[in-house]
Amino acid sequence: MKIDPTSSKDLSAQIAAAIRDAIVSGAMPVDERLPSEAELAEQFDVSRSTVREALKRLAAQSLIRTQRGATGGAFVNRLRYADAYSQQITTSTLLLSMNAVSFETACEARYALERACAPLSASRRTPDHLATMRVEIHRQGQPGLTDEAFCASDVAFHRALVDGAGNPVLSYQLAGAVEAMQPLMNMITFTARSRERIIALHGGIADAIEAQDGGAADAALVELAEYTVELARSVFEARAVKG
Amino acid sequence: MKIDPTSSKDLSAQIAAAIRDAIVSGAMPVDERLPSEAELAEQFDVSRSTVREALKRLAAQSLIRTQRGATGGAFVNRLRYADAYSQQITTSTLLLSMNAVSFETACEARYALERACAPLSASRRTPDHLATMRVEIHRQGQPGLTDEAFCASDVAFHRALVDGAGNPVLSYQLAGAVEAMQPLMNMITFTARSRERIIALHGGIADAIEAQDGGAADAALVELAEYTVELARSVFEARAVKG
DNA sequence: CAATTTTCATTTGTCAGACAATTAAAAGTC
DNA sequence: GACTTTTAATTGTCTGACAAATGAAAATTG
Repeated sequence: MKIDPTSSKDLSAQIAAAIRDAIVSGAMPVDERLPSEAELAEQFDVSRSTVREALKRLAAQSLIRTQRGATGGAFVNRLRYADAYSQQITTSTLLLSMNAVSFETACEARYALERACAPLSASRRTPDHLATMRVEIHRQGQPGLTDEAFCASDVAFHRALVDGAGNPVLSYQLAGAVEAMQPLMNMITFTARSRERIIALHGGIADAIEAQDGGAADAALVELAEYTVELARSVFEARAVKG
Repeated sequence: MKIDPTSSKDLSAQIAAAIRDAIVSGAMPVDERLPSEAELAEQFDVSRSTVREALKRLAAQSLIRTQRGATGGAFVNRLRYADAYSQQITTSTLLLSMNAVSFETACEARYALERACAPLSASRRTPDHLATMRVEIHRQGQPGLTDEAFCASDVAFHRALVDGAGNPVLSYQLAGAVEAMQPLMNMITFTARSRERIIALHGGIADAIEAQDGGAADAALVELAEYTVELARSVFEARAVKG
């Protein structure tokens, strides 16, 4: 691991990159202990503060974890799906909000990805997934539910649909797409009528998944996607007239 | 922004979380300048080193950028797709390698997601996308190509297919899935015969996309997915016998 | 006055050294 | 042997200092 003194980047960024490469390439296996901060400082010929800043960068990406004490230190962290989820959601949320992605674009991406899961979910879903979907549908029908709670339940419903595919890689990829949409969905006011329609479509999806009919699930998802876009358009138009 | 002194987490982690929340919630708009390190240290009642460690964490997630000099400081960074891509690829690669995801699972996820893009790509692809696909197919047919170069070209081909959908959110989501597969694909030895078959299937996909026939593209992708899994199985079996 | 150069203040980047907090192993004690 | 104390190693935090970069203000020059 060497450092280029003529590079324009910070020393701590270079050191972080060097260690990151070692981890990503597999040269440092999971749970391997890194040299202590003092040793790293000596190896890279920098101060301990600089090493610490580099390590904090890696910790922010869940690449390492640190532990105090005699046998402590920095260890290569096994990246868990839960860690990856939360990073994915943060990143997706910022991408959507900072780059002014249109509701249509985000919606299209989300439903395209969900449709990819639907046939797999139809053939593999467990009773647990079905139960979750039914519970969320029931929750969505309860009166007095806020728009935010309705959207949160919607996310939970779709998570169950995606998880039903039994492919953790798909679940991970979809988590960002579905959850990052929630702030956008929260901007929509759901009337009693539109909720009724959405709940009916959810019911159709659940039925299709239960019947292990991938085609029907896909068709219901297409209908839901179209209705969501239509709903968003009418809500935004109404707002434009008012404002 | 306040800090809980009884929390188990590091001060720098708490400070990073507080600033991160402010950014993600939209309270701090893009390009807004954060207080200087000295001011932040005073506000949070910690030392400058601790503040710096917090800022490096945020920098690692591309949430802020820093600049030296009189008018310098830390600024809220507009998260660009390119930044998100690279993070996504790092994360996906580690997830696959560290959690021992099977080739079948990763492959299934990848092709399921790509199939979601195919119909959109068929209807929206530009001549540029088609040209890239053709160029990569030609490259794949050249003799003397290493397995790594063949896989890299394969990634480029599929990137063009995905980008053809004209949906940056989809491209972002897929980047991780496709590129993270490359190390797994690199483990496969491609014989002249299997390359020929893959190139033919790529040609079929390109033809379908050019003809704007989403159904044909989907069918070709399914065939490619099946062939890839089959190929991997035979390669791994041969290796098991040898070793 | 206009253009250029110099100075200066601000801010991040890096370093050195110190001490506190934590933790497990080693040593000591009953 | 079981329990307690000590100790060494390691990360977490603080302080103070200086270097490097950089734009703004001031001084200089034509």
